[in-house]
Amino acid sequence: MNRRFYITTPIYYVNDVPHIGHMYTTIAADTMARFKRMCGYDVYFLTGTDEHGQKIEQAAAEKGLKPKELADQVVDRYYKLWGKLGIQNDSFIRTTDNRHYAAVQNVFETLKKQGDIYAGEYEGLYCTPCEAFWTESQLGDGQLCPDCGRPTVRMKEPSYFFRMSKYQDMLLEHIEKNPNFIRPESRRNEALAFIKEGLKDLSVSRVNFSWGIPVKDDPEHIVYVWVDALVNYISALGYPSDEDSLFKKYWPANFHLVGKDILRFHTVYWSTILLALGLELPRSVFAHGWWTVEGQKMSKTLGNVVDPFYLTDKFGIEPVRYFLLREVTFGLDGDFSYKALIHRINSDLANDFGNLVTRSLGMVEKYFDGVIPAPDIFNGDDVRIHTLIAETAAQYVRFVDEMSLNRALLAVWDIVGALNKYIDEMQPWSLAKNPTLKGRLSSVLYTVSDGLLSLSNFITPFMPETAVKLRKQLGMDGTASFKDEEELGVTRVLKPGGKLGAVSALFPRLDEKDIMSSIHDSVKVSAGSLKTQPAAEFIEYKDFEKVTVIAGHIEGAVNVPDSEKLLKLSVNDGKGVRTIVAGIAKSYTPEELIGKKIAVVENLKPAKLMGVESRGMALAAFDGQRHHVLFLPDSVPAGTRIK
RNA sequence: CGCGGGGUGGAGCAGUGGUAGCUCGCCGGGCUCAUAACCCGGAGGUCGUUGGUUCAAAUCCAGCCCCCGCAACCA
Repeated sequence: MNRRFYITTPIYYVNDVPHIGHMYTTIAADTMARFKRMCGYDVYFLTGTDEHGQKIEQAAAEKGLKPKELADQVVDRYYKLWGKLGIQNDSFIRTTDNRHYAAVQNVFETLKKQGDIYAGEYEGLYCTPCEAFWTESQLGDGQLCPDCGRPTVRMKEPSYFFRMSKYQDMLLEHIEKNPNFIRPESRRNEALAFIKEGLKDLSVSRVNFSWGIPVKDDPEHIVYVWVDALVNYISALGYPSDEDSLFKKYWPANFHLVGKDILRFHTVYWSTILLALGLELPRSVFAHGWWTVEGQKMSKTLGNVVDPFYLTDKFGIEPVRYFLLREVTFGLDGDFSYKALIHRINSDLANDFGNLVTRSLGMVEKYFDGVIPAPDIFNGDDVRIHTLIAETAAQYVRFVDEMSLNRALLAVWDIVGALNKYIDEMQPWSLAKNPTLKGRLSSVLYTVSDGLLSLSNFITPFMPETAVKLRKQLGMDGTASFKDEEELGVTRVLKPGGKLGAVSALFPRLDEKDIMSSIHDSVKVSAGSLKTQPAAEFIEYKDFEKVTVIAGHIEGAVNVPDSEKLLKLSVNDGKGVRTIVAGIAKSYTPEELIGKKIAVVENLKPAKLMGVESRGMALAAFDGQRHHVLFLPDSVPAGTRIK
């Protein structure tokens, strides 16, 4: 059996401070890495940052910084966060590292020399924010970027191309033959569909910006950011240099953990590059889902981006780790809410698990002076527990191995439930009343204590600190480790005669009301502290005066044909009737608007929406869910200035 | 035919062909070791809909309806 294990997170783009999504991926990878280490594997866990590209160049320029200075600032946030969360990555790669820089140039040269990269001219539709080119067929009539929906521009420029098309069939064959290569299965189908549409050669250099890695003998050309970024998975291991012992040891990666948005880059671009280099493909690319927050999509503009620092300060690192991995089926989207978090903590951690520990060890304290009793004969009830733990261990291993982390935790909590029930049924407090039953009491409390040891083993990858705390309470030092997965399921390893450590609650219960109100009072969410939004500045009255807001009378309203959100309003502004298009069709029907008086910006530059010219703007408050139009009293004459 | 996700007890969800399950909530009971905790029982579901495949469908196939996100379309 191959006892080495290489797992990666994506390298995070430094145009963004870390949020719950980054934290999630990294915690999942960390958990997997810890699991493998615990089971005796030689593990290499890599994370890092992606620091090149036009977006960074622009963002830095706006802040008056050099790109590297901006990157340094943001990277520092990542260092701090992973440090705080106790992420045990073996290496942190930055695309601005020398080792990476050289590797990318090298890979590019190699592919160029063997004819897989050739010089050409690119003409196509380019989305600047996404840094992606699209073919005509991928874009609709509006020629908007399919990913972000923003307009693309037609660009023609010299460019190097990678012969991706050449590797299409090889890649298809690989995916067909290796069902685990892309997971979950729905993502695999998605990738297959994309490849079957036909792969085109990929433009892999840009000449329109300079913040990146230049092609060695043609430095006008900057290596395409995705090629740059993906190479991190091997450059971090020393490929292709003389110091490539790590590469020899750990490649191919067992897991590339990625978000569902970057699936294609990993399964198609990266795979074909590896094929061209003659390297093995990663064993598995696993795409996980996205988090919504309180039912809504996370977005900077909504301001609901959950700050990992705040979250873990408030709730503790391990409860948050538990929540993220337990709450949703790994691979699917999930919703983050404070209520759900508090519920998980109270119900799973405090009530079921924490309380199990205190009640069990409390009885060992009380009835055996805190010394683990030597068991007498085990009866059927005891054996059922031992068997359950052994069987659950096997399931648990299988689930973690396939990244079904929530199911692994579910399986562990089966044991928690079984132990709570076992205690109820065995009634050790009754046994304790009768001295002749001391042997039976010993067997029961031994079985429970030994079960707690198993639980502490199982939660080690998920909640390492808690696992150690529990071991200490059981009178054991250090952290759990095994020679292999099988050993994890062995029960009755707890040594009788051992003295318990100090017993204390692992997870205090939270008062939902208190917590919720403190959250609402303080920064419930934070968009990070990059200070991307300038502090509210005052404007001069004369600036405000430039905007004429007037009362308008809605004389007619109809839906704009083929549109979902737009209403075409005929508004009397006192001088005549103008057409105003408003994106409020989801909140109002035309009927309920006709005859109403509303506030209108009179002097906004006209614009065309869905082919309809809109002159002015209807004012409305948007709360994230629906629009609330500013209705005015009927008594206000149309055309009245509002100040 | 724009892309994607979804429709399963009151709420939130799991469940890839074989007796519909979990958590929360609700009702009743038990226990008194424990963090107002834990254990048991109960009520509550035509698994969106129609048709098909099958001995057998929440699950596979086809059609339809509805909801959500994104974009087209936030002026």
